[in-house]
Amino acid sequence: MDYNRLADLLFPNITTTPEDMEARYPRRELKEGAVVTRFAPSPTGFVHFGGLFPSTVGERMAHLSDGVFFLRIEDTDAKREVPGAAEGLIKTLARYGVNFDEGAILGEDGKICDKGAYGPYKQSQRKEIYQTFAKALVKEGKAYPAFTTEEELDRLNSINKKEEIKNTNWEEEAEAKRAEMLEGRKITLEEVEAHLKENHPFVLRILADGDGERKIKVTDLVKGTLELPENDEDFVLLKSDGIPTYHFAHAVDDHLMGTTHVIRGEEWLPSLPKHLQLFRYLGFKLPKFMHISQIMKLDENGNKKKLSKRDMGANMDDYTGMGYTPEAVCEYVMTLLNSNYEEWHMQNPDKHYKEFPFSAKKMSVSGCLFDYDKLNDVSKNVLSRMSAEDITAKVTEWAKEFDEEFGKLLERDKDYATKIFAIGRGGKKPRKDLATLADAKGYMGFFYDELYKVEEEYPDSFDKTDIKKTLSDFMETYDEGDDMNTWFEKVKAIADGLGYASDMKAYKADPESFKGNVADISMFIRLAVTGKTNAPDLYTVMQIMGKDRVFDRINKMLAVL
RNA sequence: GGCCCGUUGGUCAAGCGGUUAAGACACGGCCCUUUCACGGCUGUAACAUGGGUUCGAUUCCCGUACGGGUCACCA
Repeated sequence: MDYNRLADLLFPNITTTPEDMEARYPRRELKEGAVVTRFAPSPTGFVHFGGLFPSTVGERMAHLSDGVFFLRIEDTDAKREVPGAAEGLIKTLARYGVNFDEGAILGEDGKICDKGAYGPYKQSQRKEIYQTFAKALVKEGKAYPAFTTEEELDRLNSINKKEEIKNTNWEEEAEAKRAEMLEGRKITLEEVEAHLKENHPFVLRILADGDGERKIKVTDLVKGTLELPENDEDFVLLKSDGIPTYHFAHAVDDHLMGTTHVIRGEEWLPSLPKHLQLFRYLGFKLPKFMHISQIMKLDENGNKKKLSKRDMGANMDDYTGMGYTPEAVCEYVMTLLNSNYEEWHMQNPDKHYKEFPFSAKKMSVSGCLFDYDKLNDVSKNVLSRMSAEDITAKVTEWAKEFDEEFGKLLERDKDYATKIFAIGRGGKKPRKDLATLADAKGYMGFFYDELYKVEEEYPDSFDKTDIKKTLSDFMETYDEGDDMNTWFEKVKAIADGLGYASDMKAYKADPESFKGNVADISMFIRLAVTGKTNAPDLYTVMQIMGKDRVFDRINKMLAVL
């Protein structure tokens, strides 16, 4: 077979050579140890929580090493592309601290544009580059065309591949595929010419030289040394529209763009032998590989399952809606990525997570379960560290979008809201009442008359007249100017007057000789004022609410008792 | 089904041939406390399984089970 002739027949318009491409994209000049990583999503939808993982790893690795982190859009499947998805992806990632130095970025006009010397960064615009390398492979006898009739193509397009894979008979399938492949390899120059004359579409397949029975060793920075079978499958390099498959585009792009570390999900592990073969065929230096474990969730049978696109918590916007701040999500991601993150954070409470010495070696080999308890805990800590002003602004912003009524209340009097959020904030041991911004309403809604309602009842064990007396005595003695101690002394006096212990120790020593204790007296008042039996410190609550509102509520309570 | 990867408490996980098998979250108890939240102390709870190798295996090797991933002209 005259491979040069075959190459010219297949790619008559390609006049460039791999050498031209190497010259066009010279090696990067970076300092020793600098890592070049990329995030390479296909623009088919929103950013998936599972996608935040590898992108965060790439961002951390590149930026901690003074390297480069770039974005490449893998839009080689026009059928699946969703308009605007790429723009959305970039915006979402930016919210979660994943910022790119280079690649497809968002321009002033909100549209995607290229930044950097290794573009274009959209694969759909790199057809000539791929075909240059494809032609070179044909010339070396390492790739060959496979023609399909149009009817065959239609059939291929109409089947649901996912469904087909599920119901397939694997033995038959493998045998048929093998036979077809071997048959395809026999194509002659004459047949190629005849097909081309008829304008038949073709795919370009690699001529695999591997033996599936033999193993190759590869080192993965996360998984360690792997033993994988050699690739013996003539997989497709170029689809019939001349656009490359993932495998081919990955090899060409990551080589030309100077990627040092290929970071991707572990679902790519099975196709790694294909990539190794391609890098070898093309004479490219192998990058380092990092295959990251998937995030799992529990399905209805209690089995672990990959977090899929439809699951709650898959779409990053879900977290916004639930009231998790990006900071909280990022810190949670860090705890999953490097389990020593929390320890570091405890030792360096004031440092930003980006200062954490992230290490590829510390990454977990197996997939972990998404844990809301843990996220909540991380989020509580993040929210508790914010200033009253910050948390007020954050909650207000959140509420304006997701709880309009509450948002309006917060905006009506910013100072009032800030005072409420200031309760127990600051200092070494701040209150941790909020796991999410959405929790704010339940926590402090009672401060607003519009949201106040008595949610609990006085326990039957208490005498109604005691409760009434407590409330009226309280109003008689209440002075807004009292300091906390004076205020509480008055509450204690009410307790003593009613036969309730004002001294908790005395009560505990001999509970039988009292009707109750000062905690109960406080509860009588608290329930009237806040509508709940648990709330932040009552004195402070009243100071913020103001006497009128406090009395109004107590009077209302007295009226129904 | 073939191939690959994995398996330490409920969850996330330290561990890298000899440990009383860390820690965090969750859960229980106690303390602090006018309730709650915080904080402090404390408790329950784990090396999937069977064989090797070894003086000794959670750690190394092989098998089994279980779980996951993957097998497209999708990425």
